Amino acid sequence: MARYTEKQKAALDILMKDAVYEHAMKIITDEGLGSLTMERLASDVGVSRGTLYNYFDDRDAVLDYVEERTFGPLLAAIKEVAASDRQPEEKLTKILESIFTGIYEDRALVIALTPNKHSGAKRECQMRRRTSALEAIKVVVNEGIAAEGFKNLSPLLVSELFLGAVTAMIESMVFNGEFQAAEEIVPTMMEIILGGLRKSD
Amino acid sequence: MARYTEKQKAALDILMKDAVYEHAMKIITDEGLGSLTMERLASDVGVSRGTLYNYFDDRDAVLDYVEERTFGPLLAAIKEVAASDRQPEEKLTKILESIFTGIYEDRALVIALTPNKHSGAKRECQMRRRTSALEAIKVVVNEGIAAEGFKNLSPLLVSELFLGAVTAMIESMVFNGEFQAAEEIVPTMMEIILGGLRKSD
Amino acid sequence: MARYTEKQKAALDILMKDAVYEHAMKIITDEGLGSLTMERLASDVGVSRGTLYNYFDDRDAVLDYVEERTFGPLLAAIKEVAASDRQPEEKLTKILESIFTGIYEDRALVIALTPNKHSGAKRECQMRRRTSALEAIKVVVNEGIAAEGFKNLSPLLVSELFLGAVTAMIESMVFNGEFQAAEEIVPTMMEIILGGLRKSD
Amino acid sequence: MARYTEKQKAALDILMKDAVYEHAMKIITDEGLGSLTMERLASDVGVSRGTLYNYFDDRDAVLDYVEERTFGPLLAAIKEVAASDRQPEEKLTKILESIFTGIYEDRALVIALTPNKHSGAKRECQMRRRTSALEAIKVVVNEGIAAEGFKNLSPLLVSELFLGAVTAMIESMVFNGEFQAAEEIVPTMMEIILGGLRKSD
DNA sequence: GATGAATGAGGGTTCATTCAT
DNA sequence: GATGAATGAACCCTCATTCAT
Repeated sequence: MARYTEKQKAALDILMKDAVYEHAMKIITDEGLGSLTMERLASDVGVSRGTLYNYFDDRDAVLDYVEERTFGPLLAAIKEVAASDRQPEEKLTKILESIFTGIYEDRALVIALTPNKHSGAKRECQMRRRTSALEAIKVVVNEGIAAEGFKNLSPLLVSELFLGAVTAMIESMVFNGEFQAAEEIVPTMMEIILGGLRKSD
Repeated sequence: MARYTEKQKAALDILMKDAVYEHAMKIITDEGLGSLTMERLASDVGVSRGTLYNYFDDRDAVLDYVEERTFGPLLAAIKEVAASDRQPEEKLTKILESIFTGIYEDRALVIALTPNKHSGAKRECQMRRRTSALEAIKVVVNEGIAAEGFKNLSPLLVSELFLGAVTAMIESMVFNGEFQAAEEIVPTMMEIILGGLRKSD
Repeated sequence: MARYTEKQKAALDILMKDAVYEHAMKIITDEGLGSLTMERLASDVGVSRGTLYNYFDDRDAVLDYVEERTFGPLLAAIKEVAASDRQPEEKLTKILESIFTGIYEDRALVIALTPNKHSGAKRECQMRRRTSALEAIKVVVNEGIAAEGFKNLSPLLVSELFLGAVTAMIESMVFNGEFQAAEEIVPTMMEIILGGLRKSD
Repeated sequence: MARYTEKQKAALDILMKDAVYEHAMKIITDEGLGSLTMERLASDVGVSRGTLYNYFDDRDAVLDYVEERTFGPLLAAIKEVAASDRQPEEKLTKILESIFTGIYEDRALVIALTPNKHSGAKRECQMRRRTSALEAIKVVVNEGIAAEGFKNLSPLLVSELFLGAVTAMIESMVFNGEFQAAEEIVPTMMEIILGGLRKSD
């Protein structure tokens, strides 16, 4: 005679994880990773520290969860677009749209897309994800170069520039708290980057 | 016992700050901000913890100093280029070169250029600096648009994109530990960004 | 809904305590007292933590129970032997056999026989039990001295030595995981202790 | 210009370690290892928790220190006696005297001689020391058997019995707080153990 | 009666900062 | 001015215990 049925338990788990996700994100984007202490998070969520440990093994598990939940879907979307049979230019545009759409649904992408925040194992994991996204983009850039539509520049550098610009703009948006201008961002970025990437002759 | 004269004291101050700067930078770029403890820094510099506090109010003051010393000259260089009577395109190229030259002379620029590392007052200060650089770049972009050489895009967005791309590439370099490819970076970035920015007709 | 009858409740109580005893002992002898957490015990027994608290007031009550259940029969056996009409030498031998037989049936005796593991009230209680066993042994030693079969040494010291040697050998066995050599232990101990205790005339 | 000279610093270090040793011992013997928390120890010594960490790397280092300081000299004494050119019987007596003399100078021997108190690495280390003492004793017993003065019993068992009896008596003394009877203990133990060990014919 | 989610006291540890010498 | 011993707040984590369902 469990207090909760399996279904209720699952619901509870989801509720907690949603709350943790939401508040962890808020803390991270508002004040930085350093402010995400278990005490602070528990307090913000409205439970005790101990309760947090009933849902997450340790602090790293919280970070993993936030990262996974943020970056997973986005990475999938990027890979899907990259694997589709669109034109390279269109792919890049779609990828950009995926990212910014993701951002609007969930600011936490910022963390996932921004390197250099963790250390040790965490960092490696994060880098692997970023690298994974980078790879997908590089493939598209390579396609564009092969199809002779793009200039013959280093695909790695171009991809870094692309992803880096995206990351920076997001961070800037988060910092300035101005998420309104986003519809403008995608076309602007594409205008510049595609414009600069396209063979001019 | 003979006290130090004012002149000697000033010299001492400079000596200490140079040493702190150098070692703090080494620690930060080698192992990350988290490894910059006062004990570690004092030990690396070769003084005691207490002595550090005779030159810096607290740990934040050390960070401020490192940041200031790194970012100040770069910001000056950017502003100087922006105020010169070159063409907008050339100005952007020069700015980019200044930044990457700065990076080579001093990897700690990474800290200065990378937002989101601190919290509270620190962060605001850091943002102010970034904003300052952004302004200088925006002015140049505006010039380019006014001169009808650049496309009529949001100068703010373009500047963010520019600075963001730079920041990201630097972070990437730091992560990968590959500082060699840098001569390739400036032309690639300029090719893309100027190419995309330039009016095509 | 039908409640349990008194009889059923009592049966349930026995069932639970048997299970707790068994699993607590296994945990303690396998991994040490430190591994006996309420969660671990509940999980091993197959109930929830809360249920444990329906049968035992607190963790200490569990330890008390295990100790009582282990030490009780042994103490009874010792006292029975001591009160029997055997010769002192034979009594000591029988007592030793009782102890080692008990150990084989139930390694948890180790806990009961080993002092110094707890603190506060627990400890006092444990000591009382040890003292009780000591008393029984001392009586036998006194008999032996009175019957002029044993040397005229301090009965208390002799008893301590006897019980202490037993305890130590058991601990050693537990540590080394070698329970095989036990058939050898009783004769060896008796050879030495009785040999040394016996008047040499 | 250090605040303290090297000599003063060393003195300070000794002072602290003495105090830690003393209070740690008191806590352990009075209330058990479980009560030896860093907070408790610091508080008893009269410093802050942080200060403790200036002298000991971690809690284990405190335990190591206490153990080493206690067991080291004793082990040396035992080995020295074992290696001397006395008769086996005399050696055992001397060893016993060393142990009890040590106990009087320092109750902490109790910890060192009592197995089963720690877990993990600590435990292994402790066991190694106990084993080392055991070895020394076993050698003496073997000598006695070879010289045909001792009965042909298992030297290991005899040594365990010897050391175990010692340990138990010490613990008993600590428990009962009766350290007075000790002059009586050595002869009594030797009477019994040597008496039982000696070939009777 | 059973459950297990929630709790919170407490343990080990780190490190910025102070201050007597 | 320099020193570094002392401090204590803050962190992560464990686990005995409670209580609403």
